[in-house]
Amino acid sequence: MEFEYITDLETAKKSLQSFNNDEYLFLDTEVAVKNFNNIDFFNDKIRLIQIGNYEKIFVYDMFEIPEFSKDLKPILEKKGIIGHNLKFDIKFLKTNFDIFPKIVFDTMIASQILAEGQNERHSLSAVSYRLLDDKIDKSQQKSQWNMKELSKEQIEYSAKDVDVLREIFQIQKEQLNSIKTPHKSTGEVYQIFGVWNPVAAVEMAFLPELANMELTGMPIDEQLLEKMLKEKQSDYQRRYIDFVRKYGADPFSPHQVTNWITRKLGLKLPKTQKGSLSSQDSALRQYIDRQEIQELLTIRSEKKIIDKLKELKQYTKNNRVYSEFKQIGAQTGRMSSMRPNLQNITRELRVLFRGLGEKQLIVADYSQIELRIAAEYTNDENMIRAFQEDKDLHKLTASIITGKPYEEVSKEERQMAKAINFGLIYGISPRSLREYAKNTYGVEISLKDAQEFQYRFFEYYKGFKKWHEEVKEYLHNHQKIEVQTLLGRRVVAYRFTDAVNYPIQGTGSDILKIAVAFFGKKKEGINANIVNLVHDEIIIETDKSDLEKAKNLLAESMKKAGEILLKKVPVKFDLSEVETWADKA
DNA sequence: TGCACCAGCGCC
DNA sequence: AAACGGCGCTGATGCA
Repeated sequence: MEFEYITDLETAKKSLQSFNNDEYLFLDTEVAVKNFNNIDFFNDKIRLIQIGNYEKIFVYDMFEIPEFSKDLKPILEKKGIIGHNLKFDIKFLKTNFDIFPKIVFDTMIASQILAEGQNERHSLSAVSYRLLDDKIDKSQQKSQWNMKELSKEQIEYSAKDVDVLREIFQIQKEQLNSIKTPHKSTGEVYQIFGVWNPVAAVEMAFLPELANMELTGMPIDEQLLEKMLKEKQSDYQRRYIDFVRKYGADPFSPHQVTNWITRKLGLKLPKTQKGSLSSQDSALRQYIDRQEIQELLTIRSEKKIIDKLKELKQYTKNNRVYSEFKQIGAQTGRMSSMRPNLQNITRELRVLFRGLGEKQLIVADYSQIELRIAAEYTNDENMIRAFQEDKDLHKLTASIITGKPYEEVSKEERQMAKAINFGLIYGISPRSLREYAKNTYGVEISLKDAQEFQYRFFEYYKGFKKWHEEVKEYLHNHQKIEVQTLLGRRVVAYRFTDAVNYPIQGTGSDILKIAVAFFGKKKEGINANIVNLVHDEIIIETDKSDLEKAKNLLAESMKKAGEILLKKVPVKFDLSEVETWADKA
């Protein structure tokens, strides 16, 4: 491996000539991180930027030549950039040097796409070992990158990371291009990198937007956060102490709660969760109104709120909370959010999130997206038509199941049908359906009734019947099945419920990512940023002066994204400007 | 003491 | 809307 370590500006500038004819470059950075448990994207400093093509690798020491960033900026923003976990590098390039690459190919994301939902590690060392059988030494990764003189090992290590990218990329490109997909992408990722896999195209276009979102942070009312925390905490502590004193049991110890209930009520419970304690079905039913049980549940939910407030506070600075998103967090392609998790904020706590100063929040979410996807996916005539006619699908299903005219469906029957419509996506069994109806609505139906409902459902929604039968059959013969989203994301499933769930949930995430990518590409000149994403929901913060523009662009993005994958079923979403996240219609 | 697991519960 | 599907966080529990 050949590389050159550069510490003076003149050599650095000259080195760039080597890249004149390249469409894309390989890149990595080394950052002097103060505390690896708490990486600070705003204050930690980039030490090295390593850039290479297929012939050369240059290692630039940015402590020695910070002004070189001016020369790098136009190149890194114009050419394609290939790297591993680029969200990390992009964030630091932006905060350190105001450099923001937008045309990217991330070998970590590519590895995740190629893994098809299987559990594999995707660190650079894991990927290079898997693809190249090359064991790279990561011992320098967390070394001191702020020393005046870097060691030979450190510099060699930094160049090696770029070196392996070249081979990894070539292999991944070939693998991605050999996957059969519903259509081929012809966008930037194809033009620059030669990769036409549409999933890769979407993920790579989405990536910079996600980096931007993390850097922007979700606006939060810090004062209100403090106030709520104080109030809840004093209330909770009083309640908790009272409870333990009165009943001699810690409400959070399953063991103690079980003993306590046995002592008190004379019955044994397998679990002490809310569902068991307040189940309409269990023997406990006669006790659910008992003060003790209510107190226990209240204490638990108060604790939950306090935990969440603390979690938010820990990551809040200057009225912004900074979360970390895993771009492919679930096998289905959904994202996950952590430190803090911004995807499980309760209704009650959403009042905390508001546009700051001259900013305004916009909240938009797709309506019934998974049902619509399922209709399109199975090509079910009746369900597609119902959506085209903008019918109330739950009411329709209720009328099919009961045999009643559409107009005469009762509220309770509609509720029941909701459970069925929803459950069918996940391959619900008559047994579970019965259980669910009982627990959720207190509707007692026999197993026979449940079977009858399912039968009628599948007789009417024939596309679903066919789909389920085919998947069952295949799974029975092969033990596993490779399913695909409407974009072409592939996931391997071993269970029937997974096989019918993954492509639907996965297509949902495809649509959201396309919408975000589209928004990102078109938002130039509009002062608006995405600040949170919750599976089928997009939250934007915009300058009030750009409110209309931002709203229109977001609506256009969501509509287009939906229409790319849903050809027969219309896409619907709600979109509104709000004071706080809680104000959503 | 630290790690791995699970129970419980919030969101879609 | 809701969970049989998908996540993450806290704290108890169990083991070394």
